Amino acid sequence: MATLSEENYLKAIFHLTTKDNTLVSTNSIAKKMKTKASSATDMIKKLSDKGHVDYQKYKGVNLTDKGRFAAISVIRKHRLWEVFLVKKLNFSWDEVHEVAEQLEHIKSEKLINELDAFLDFPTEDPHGDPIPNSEGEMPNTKRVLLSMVNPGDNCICVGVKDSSASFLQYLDRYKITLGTQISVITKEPFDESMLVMINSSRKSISKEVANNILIKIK
Amino acid sequence: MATLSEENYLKAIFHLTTKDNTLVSTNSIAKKMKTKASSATDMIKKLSDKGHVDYQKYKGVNLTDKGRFAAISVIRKHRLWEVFLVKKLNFSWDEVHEVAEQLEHIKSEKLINELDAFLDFPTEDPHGDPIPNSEGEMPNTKRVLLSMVNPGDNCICVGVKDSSASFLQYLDRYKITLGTQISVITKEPFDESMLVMINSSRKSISKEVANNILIKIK
DNA sequence: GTCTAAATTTAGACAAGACTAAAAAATTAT
DNA sequence: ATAATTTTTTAGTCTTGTCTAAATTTAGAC
Repeated sequence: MATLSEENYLKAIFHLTTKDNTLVSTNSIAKKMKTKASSATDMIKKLSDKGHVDYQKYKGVNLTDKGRFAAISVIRKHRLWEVFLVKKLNFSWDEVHEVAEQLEHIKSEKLINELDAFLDFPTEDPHGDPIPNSEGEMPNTKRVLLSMVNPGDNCICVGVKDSSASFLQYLDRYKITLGTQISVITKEPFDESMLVMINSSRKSISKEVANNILIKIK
Repeated sequence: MATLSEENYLKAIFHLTTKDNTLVSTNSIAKKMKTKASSATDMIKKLSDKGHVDYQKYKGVNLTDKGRFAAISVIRKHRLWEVFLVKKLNFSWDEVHEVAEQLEHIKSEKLINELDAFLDFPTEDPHGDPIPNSEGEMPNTKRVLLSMVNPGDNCICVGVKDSSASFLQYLDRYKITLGTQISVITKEPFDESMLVMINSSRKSISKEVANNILIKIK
């Protein structure tokens, strides 16, 4: 079981980890934790001893599967508590962080899973960040361009890349707005145009248009 | 601001304080905290330095107003969280304690007052213990005999002392049951009988009857 | 390739909170 | 009233997590 301080370091290392999996430096950890490099080194050793990180002296660390899961558990708790504070206790989005920083360390499997159910299994926190499920899996809430989507996928419009008047007017005519559901039926290989379902009517969308609509895959 | 450990000691001292305000001994504190007397002495000194307790060497401690308020705040938080866990998150009464022990240390005025409102300002926790309000006042939820009550007080029937068939039938006829509101109008000095208001009708009750009805003063 | 600067680690110290063992005070028994 | 026992305190040590200062390694400049 990780201590409060260990949990905070694990979270910091998780947030500093890039997709290309390069090692996280001692200095960057110290900066994020608002502490000194020597303190970070001390903690890194403890985390390494406990099998939470792989550590190469003078090089940096990477989370192990165990460490990553521990970090994600803390993040899951943090984000679920944020939803609770905003949805049930009238906190505004900018007031929640400090309190969630405390609540995220409460240790009880039952508590967090019941809270999850009580909140109807939310997939994002009030800031729009994804909430991992109890298995440690992040829901797919990456914002991508509609043109990247495969036939069969069900999406929600969450923004636009081009915000020119002419494009926004086009979207208006097609009744596409924030939150509109878009299902991709087929993709034409020749011109990369798409046949999509919007508000239960079939529409064709050009490559150029699909390239400027930001969506989230459900 | 008290540390987590200090808060736990303050709570322990509060629970060990008797109504006659005798000093609380170092040993009793150590026992309650499941620690050694020397550790208790160390902490008592810290609490004394911070003005949470009045300390007389070799004699014991008493909470100051400041210390008592701090202790009651922790107890308030503990009990409100217990209500939350049972009422909203499907915990059973015997599962709540351990988690509430953690939650009681979360620091946020807004959090606890919003939680209080969210739960509709409960006056007791799932074990029947009273929940202090945000001013640190315990609601009067002592179960007392109706005969102890003064004219003008508003009570709720919460039980009986004598549960013989004849008494229960009497209560039935008078439409007094668990939850019935009873306001005491006057008390006859001669025979200690009472004039009371039950279900908006005035009734007279003998000393013997008043001596067997358990009530809670509102 | 060496030299300097930056990053990292080591060594030693400190505060909080706990412990053990020993000393001092208070209480009980004779 | 003094001895024995219990309670409380003190002194010194340990662990966790932090720090400063010094030593070491790595990386960048020439």
